[in-house]
Amino acid sequence: MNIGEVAKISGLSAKMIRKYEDSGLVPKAKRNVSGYRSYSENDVHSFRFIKTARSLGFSLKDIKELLSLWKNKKRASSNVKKIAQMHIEQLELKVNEINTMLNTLKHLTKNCHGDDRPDCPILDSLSE
Amino acid sequence: MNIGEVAKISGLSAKMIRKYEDSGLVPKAKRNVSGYRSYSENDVHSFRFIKTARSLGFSLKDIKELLSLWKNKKRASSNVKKIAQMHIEQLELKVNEINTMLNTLKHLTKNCHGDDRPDCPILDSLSE
DNA sequence: GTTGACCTTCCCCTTTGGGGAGGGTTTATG
DNA sequence: CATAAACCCTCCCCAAAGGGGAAGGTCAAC
Repeated sequence: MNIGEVAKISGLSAKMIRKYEDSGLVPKAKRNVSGYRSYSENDVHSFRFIKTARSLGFSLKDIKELLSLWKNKKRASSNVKKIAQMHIEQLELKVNEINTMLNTLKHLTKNCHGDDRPDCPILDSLSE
Repeated sequence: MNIGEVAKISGLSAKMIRKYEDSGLVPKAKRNVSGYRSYSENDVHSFRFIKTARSLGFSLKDIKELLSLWKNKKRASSNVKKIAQMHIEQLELKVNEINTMLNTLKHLTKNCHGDDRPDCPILDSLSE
């Protein structure tokens, strides 16, 4: 398969697939006589793995480790779980940060007339 | 005031202050005879405004508009409110996205033994 | 044989910072 | 007075995870 087909069925873009190769996330693809990248079903499986992991917010660095554990039949599941738990912690920090922002923003916005007059508690709060 | 002092009392770094100037967020600072940037109390006020707005997650592009509205005494508060509401919507999308990830991740992690054995529902789910 | 759809590499752009080099200035200390 | 520390300046590179597009090679269909 050429890169375009792999992109279509994995849900990635050809750009991303090339970049994942450049960054060492996946091994360098074989090339056909004219220099095109050539992929197997197995490669597609890896790209789908990556796509799913990205949709769960894992970083490419994490995914590199997850791929390596996935391919290692003697892995300890504890290593996988550790990565997932660290990621969960980071996401929870992020969510808390955003929710703090949202609480403040909603409060300020609720009290803003939102009309033609210049008075605005949002600006007042920012300039305090 | 020199940039270092402004940085300290505004909570920004000197690097950021220079970058905000480069990107047109604030007007170019006056320079003293030796070429150092020289700031007034008013400038500090603007930097604090920026610092607070960043802590609420506003982008620099939004902050540029907010600053302009702040300095415009004939502004309509509706314009400020619009920016805040758009921002709230973006943050809510983000929060929903992360919460979706968290739900899946927590479910998978709960079912992973996390021991020496290789079986792992997290990897199973990623490779589906 | 030409056209259109692929593919290749290469470089730049995004966003919001941080790190550090190389060099000038000011202030404090000996 | 000389020197060192602490500032300041500009300029360039780095992060993460992509996107856009140029310039050029290849393949398939009409």
